[in-house]
Amino acid sequence: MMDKAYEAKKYEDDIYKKWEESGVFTADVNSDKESFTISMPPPNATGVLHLGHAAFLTIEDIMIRHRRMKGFEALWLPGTDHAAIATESVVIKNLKNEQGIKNPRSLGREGLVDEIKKYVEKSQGTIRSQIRKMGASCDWSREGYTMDESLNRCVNEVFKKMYDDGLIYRGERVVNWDVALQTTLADDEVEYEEKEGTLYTFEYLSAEQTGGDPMYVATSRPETKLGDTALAIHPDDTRFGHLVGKTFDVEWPHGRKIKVTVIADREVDPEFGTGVVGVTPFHSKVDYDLWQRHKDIIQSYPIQVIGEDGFIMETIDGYAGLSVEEARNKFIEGLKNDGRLKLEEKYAQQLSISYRSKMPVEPLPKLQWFIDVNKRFKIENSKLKLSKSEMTLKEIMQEVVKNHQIRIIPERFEKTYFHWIDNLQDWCISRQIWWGHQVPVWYKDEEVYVGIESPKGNEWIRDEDTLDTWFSSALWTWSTLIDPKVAADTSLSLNDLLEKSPDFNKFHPTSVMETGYDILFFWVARMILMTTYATGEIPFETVYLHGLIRTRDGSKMSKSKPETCIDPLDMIDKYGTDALRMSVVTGSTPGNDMRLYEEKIQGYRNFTNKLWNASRFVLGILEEKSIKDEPKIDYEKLSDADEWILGKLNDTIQFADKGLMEYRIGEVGQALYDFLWNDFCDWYLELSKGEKQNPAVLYYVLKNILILLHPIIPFSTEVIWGEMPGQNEMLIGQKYSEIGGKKYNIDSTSLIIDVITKIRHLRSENKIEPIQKIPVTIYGNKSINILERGSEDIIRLARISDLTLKGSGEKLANAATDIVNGIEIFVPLDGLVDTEKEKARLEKEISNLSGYIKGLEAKLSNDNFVKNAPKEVVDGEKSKLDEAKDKVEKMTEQLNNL
RNA sequence: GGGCGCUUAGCUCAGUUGGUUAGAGCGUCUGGUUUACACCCAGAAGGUCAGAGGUUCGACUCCUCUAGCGCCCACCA
Repeated sequence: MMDKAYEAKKYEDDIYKKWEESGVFTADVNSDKESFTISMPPPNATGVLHLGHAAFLTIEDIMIRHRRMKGFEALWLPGTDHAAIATESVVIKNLKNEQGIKNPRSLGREGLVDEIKKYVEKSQGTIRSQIRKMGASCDWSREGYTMDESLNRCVNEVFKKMYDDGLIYRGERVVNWDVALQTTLADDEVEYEEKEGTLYTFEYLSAEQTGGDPMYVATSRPETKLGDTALAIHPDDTRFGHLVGKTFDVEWPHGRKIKVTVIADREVDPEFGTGVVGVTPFHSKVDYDLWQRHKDIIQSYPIQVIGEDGFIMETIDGYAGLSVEEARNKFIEGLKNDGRLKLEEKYAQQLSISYRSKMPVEPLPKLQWFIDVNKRFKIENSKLKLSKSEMTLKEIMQEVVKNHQIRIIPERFEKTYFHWIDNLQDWCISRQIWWGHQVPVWYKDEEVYVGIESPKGNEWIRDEDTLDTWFSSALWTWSTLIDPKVAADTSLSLNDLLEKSPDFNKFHPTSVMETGYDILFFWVARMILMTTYATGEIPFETVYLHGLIRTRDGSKMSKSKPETCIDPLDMIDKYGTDALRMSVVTGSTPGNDMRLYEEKIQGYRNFTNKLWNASRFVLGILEEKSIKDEPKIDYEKLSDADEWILGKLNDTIQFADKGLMEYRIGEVGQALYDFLWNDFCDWYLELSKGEKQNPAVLYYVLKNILILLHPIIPFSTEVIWGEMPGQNEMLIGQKYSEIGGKKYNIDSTSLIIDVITKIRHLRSENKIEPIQKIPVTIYGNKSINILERGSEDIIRLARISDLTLKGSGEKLANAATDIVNGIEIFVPLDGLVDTEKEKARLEKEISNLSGYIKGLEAKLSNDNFVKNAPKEVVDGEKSKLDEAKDKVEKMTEQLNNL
């Protein structure tokens, strides 16, 4: 027997276990069904489940369950990401704080990596169980991890292939250096924070040197001027144009001497500052480029001023060993004393911050590995539709989206994507940390070897660096489909790996990449870049970007604010997984952030309870009728109400299925909510309490409701399914609902519903106690037959003592009245009805309608409207007008009667 | 500096390709133990769809501009 209320906790874990053990999650590579694949965005191997995970797990699970039920071979491949920098820095912090190891690097490379592995294993376990808690129907037999052996193989293969194609190169460039974490970062791993800084303007070259006005330079980072090699002006600069090509000696305070050459370059904005830029090639990418362009005339070779530790280099006279701030102050003080400082002004400065450490990023010159995104290469064995046989990585990335081989939802993010690619520069892929895929490169003196296995001979020394974590994540959709046994065979080429992996051939390209818009660049773009190159296939057909979940007041969820931050596990404990799932998808749209708070989840808990009780009611009836198996509907004997609910069900099925195919999950959730609560419970079940109960229809509609809701709220629907007589297989494996071919009449019951609602309204307006039954007179006019068939329902649901039902008749005096669809309703209430109030009500209604009629008449008398609007719209307006006129007429009569 | 999004009932949000007298949930108000459900039922109040123009027979929906809020990108030193 079912409990009075649905208690999620009692069932969820068991249900999940049953699903998992049944093997439905496991995709069959030999199936001839069309495949539908989602690669789960691998959560970092560090964290615990937060709402963002809850949301993406729900959305993807809905997609997967829907397709699985529609007969696709659905594969949802789960996994975790080693999250290189994030994980390493967490473990280092833990070792320091918890184990008191001052310098964790002293454990050595292997020692530290072992510590990290231990940590990862533990937290992977946590993540796995939390993914299960969410009900995610993913294929655990194929679980991946970005540090798996076979993934490592793929990483190395791709690295080698790119190296051989000249797309990966090693070079000295100004890179983003995270001083706190002691590693380089990619351009998009740098965040900008606006901070009030000071813009210092000072004399760079004296009047004596220029032979005219002194040359001033404005900068927010004066300390870097210690490493300047040039002074750049705009080519049209008339003040200093004559100095271009000349080299000057400059002595800074405290003895540091430099040589600077004056150059002219269009990049210089003559409007900003003094119109003169001090060029510091080793501490700014722009300056580096300026140097490169004018290398031939610039006399001094650049020098590094700031070291990797964030302190001034020993080679800088007068400032050696100072922190950046100290050096700046010392420099400025010196300028002041020398009378060279002209101006100090506050201005808003964009400070570079590491997205990982949140600490400053210093641009520094370093020898690093890069992916060249602008180099043309020959495209071979590609299944992509590309316009040319030689392209750059950038161009491929643009083209596959432009020609919609990859579709992005919502579409507007295409623009963002293109804009990002337009600005994309070579990707720095090497990192100075130990946790990750080590660069597959060995050195022997001047020789460089790139390969899958280390070269013979112990003089070869392996590159110490590891690869950017996104390098391996970028291969996620396909590297996880490579057969580990095949990957272990080092004699095979990358193409062989792909060809000999059945999973890859069956399930790639994946169907949908569902992820947050915040990692469109980090991950989605990189997957497109790397996968199109490595496999000749797109990684996915559709990108579905969800928004971020925010607190009630719109700020980011953060554990530091526990009063507004929602812990999904708490919510599951309190309201059940289904309630949580529904709350993160219903009424939301892709790409837009949504606010979530406890009452919302509570509301959906109420919904699951509503479903539970409606089911309990239906199942009770089935039991009463001793129904042991799925009953057949007798289509010859359907009541108006049966037709109505079956018609509504068809509409709902159509809407839900189409909606899910088009990934409009939020709307589908809403539609199902409405159908269950408003149509099924409020009307059909209430109507079923009358004479014309139809157990077969009740069964059928409930069955379909369970199927339709299952992708969204899998647990409660599965539990209820288990109570359905005649259903021996689990709901998860059922066929998704399809509409029957029959056309149903929904108008009759719609009319009955309108009449009942109107009577209830009249009752309420006149303050008639719900318990009191009242006499009612109805003139059905053309709808009299329908009303006669539904009279029993009207009597019961409108609580009528005595119903007088006629085709037409005299208007009743002293009665409250309303008109719907030409049906006249009278509630005669001797002494009870307030005549004056009723008069006022009618007058108001009539005046409302008159305005409405005026509008309609104006519309219909407009020739242009009648000529141009489609016929059904015109006809619709006409019948609206007729009805409104009829209603006014009848109401006016009634008013006169009062 | 460029780009994008949002602005719809007190709050949180839906609104498919332009055709409703603009919807939902929560909250509010009035009443309620009626063959499941008080995690419930019945009814109600509440909106010049941010503002101004334009296109159209017709605009919440398309275009232009404006304002407020938010986000992303960018080498103005």
